[in-house]
Amino acid sequence: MKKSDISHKAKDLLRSANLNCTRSQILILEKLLQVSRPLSRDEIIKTLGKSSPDQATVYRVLKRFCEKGIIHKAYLQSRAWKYELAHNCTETQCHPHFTCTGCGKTFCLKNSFLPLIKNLEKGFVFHRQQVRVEGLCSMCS
Amino acid sequence: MKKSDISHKAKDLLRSANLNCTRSQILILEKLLQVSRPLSRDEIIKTLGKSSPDQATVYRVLKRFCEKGIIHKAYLQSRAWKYELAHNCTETQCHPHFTCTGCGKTFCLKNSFLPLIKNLEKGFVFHRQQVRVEGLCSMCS
DNA sequence: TTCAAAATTGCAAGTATATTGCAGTTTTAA
DNA sequence: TTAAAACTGCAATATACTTGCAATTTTGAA
Repeated sequence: MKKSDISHKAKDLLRSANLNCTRSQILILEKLLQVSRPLSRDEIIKTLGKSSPDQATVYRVLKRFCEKGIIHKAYLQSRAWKYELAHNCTETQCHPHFTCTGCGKTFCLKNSFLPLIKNLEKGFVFHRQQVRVEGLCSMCS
Repeated sequence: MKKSDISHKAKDLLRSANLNCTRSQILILEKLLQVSRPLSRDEIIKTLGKSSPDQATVYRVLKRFCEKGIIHKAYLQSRAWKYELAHNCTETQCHPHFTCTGCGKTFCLKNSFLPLIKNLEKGFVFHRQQVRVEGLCSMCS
């Protein structure tokens, strides 16, 4: 995707979520659109370099994005959350994440979905499900 | 289960995992056997009261138990891991965990399993999978 | 364009979970 | 009984994340 397209898309997303088009929010959303894989606060700040917003701002923006449903917490990597765009997910489940026990890397399995869970106990209302897979990646196997 | 049975079982588990039957390890394992639901470091220390081992010890014991496969990290509750006995799990998956978005509580779904994931990308080796479900519990629905 | 309310930000300080170094103690097995 | 190995407590440390508050930016209406 071209840089101007990403910029445009970021602003559209912000507006449709009723968020202001501020420098920080645009930068962070553009970055997530650009790399299209989960990023942590740390990765966002480092890849944005000198122009990065303060870490408190990054957290607040990520939280805001989560509340609006633009992104969500994908998985935990050594005690830190990785955030990713929510636009690949259905209402009821996101793609599974695969963590390699060899190298520790995590991959998004964009082409695999499991059937939804059945036989929920009485009174429980299903909303969405998330699958994590452990194993060895192609480098480590 | 009777108290003496729990105590006996704890020691058996420790021995079969090649761990020593120390005061701390017995106490923590007995507690997990007794409540048979996931506990955090905090809950373990609080429910053990004055006789509880130091928090560093609790963490180290939990880590040791994880490495030996006696327990595993079940889920994260407000930034703290909950640990549970692994004896209800198969090699390839543990029971799903259900988190209520109303009250925030998490429940173990001991009677639900999903089929294992298929169509893993080339070279990826499946080891195990874990399912998390979100929704409303019977109190909140 | 102007301007005030609302939203957002930076900085610094604070919180909470978890980890580590090290000296001392307990457990185990020979 | 005893020495090696395993384990523990204490205090210090690491790190992810949160919060208070004053200052700045954004927005929409005049």
